[in-house]
Amino acid sequence: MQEFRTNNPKTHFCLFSELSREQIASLRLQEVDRVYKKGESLFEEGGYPKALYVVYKGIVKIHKYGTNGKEQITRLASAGDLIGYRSILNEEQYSASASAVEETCLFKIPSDAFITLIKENSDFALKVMKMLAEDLRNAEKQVIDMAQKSVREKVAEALILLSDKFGVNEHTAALNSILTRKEIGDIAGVTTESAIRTISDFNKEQIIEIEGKRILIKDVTKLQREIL
Amino acid sequence: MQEFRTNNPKTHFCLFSELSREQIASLRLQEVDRVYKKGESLFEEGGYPKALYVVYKGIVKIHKYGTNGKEQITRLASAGDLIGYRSILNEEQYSASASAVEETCLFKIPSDAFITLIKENSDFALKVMKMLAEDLRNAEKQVIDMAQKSVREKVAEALILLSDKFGVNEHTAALNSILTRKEIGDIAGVTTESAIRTISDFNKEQIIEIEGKRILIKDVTKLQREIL
DNA sequence: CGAGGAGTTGATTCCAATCAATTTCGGTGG
DNA sequence: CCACCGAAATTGATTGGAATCAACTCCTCG
Repeated sequence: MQEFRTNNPKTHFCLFSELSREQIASLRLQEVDRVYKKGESLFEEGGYPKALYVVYKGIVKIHKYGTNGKEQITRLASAGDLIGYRSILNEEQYSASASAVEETCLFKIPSDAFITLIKENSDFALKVMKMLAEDLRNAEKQVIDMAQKSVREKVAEALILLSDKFGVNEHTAALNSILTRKEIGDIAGVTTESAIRTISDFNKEQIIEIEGKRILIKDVTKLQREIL
Repeated sequence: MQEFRTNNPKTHFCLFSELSREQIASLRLQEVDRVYKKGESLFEEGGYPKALYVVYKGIVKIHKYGTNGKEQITRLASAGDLIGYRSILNEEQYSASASAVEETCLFKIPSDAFITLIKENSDFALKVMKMLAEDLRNAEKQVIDMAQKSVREKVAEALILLSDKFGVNEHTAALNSILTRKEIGDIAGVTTESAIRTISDFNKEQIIEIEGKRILIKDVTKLQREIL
């Protein structure tokens, strides 16, 4: 199951790592026979979930539109991350949309297989709960960030998230993922213009370095200081 | 288990409703032998959880302080609601504080009994997951509200939450709970002054009526229209 | 090589936080 | 029972930060 390991260096948490061969077989994992290209949608808010997905290559953004039409990214999923399990669990429509930020490949798990495994394997169930609890903790942190932090702090937070989640290339210090400025703004919860201005400020202050649309993080500590 | 029923008219979701007598016994439920008075703290962010709680009387706010010291209420718990289960699940420190908004009584469940029941009863486990999934959905909605909505919309949202969660007195149309203006602001994610001004606007516009610190919701539909 | 999307920059507006002052309310002790 | 005190509520004035609007450049890709 090497391909399921998350590439997030901070949390070596893998939902499937302790499953037996039979249990994995019972999940009826199926490689999705198509590659999602940058910008393609996996599912849309309001749709009905039929299965859940495990990312094994690429990056997926989970996003939602506010009433004014502005987009907010609530979560980024990369290799090893599960998508759409929330809606499976409470048997409701998707409460957010998912689309590929870069070329993405997925496995599919039929919902009934997932539910069955939860019922039969309590350790697995506990792991899913931990995952939910962790997501919840993050979401609640995000609520406070959105409510209280300045644009500068929110953008710093977004950049730190990106470097935590996707790491930086060890040679160039560049973020291993390329998101547009709009997408960075959508994570931070600020307008594209504000994101751009703040990124440009960080550049002037030598905290980061801009190389085209790529962002090199020169000094993570300085960024950390920004968010207190 | 009548006392565990949630008083939220919209979600008759009771975690314990389908447990057998033995299963309930296995939870080693214990009535907390003291009454928490208004303002008293149940636990503090950063503390280590030893048990989880079920509210059976009163209201508890789950809140967190931002770096600037401003408070944000992330959740309100009333009769039938579970508190502190998240931290039990991922075995970490409390990520928020909890305190009584009004006189509150609780049952206590030892964490090991809770975990054991989850492991042994997959239906119960699924219910806990649904609860988590629901909390997560709410939290993510809140993220977008905080990021994108105006003060007016956020306060309207907070008032609707209060009327959904605690209902209104059928005779007086007053909210069945009394929170301070500061607390309403802390739910909405705005300053106390902004909350007061907006509440006063709603009053002038006949959407609500103010009777001392009590708020009478004259027209929920109008409030709903505010949040689109 | 053209077109459109992404990025950038500047000017303006305005919403809501902040600061400050005053009033009202609720509880408590004399 | 009432006076008093501190907390909560209210109102006004000011400020500042970030959204909005607008114009322009620069890629990149077909």
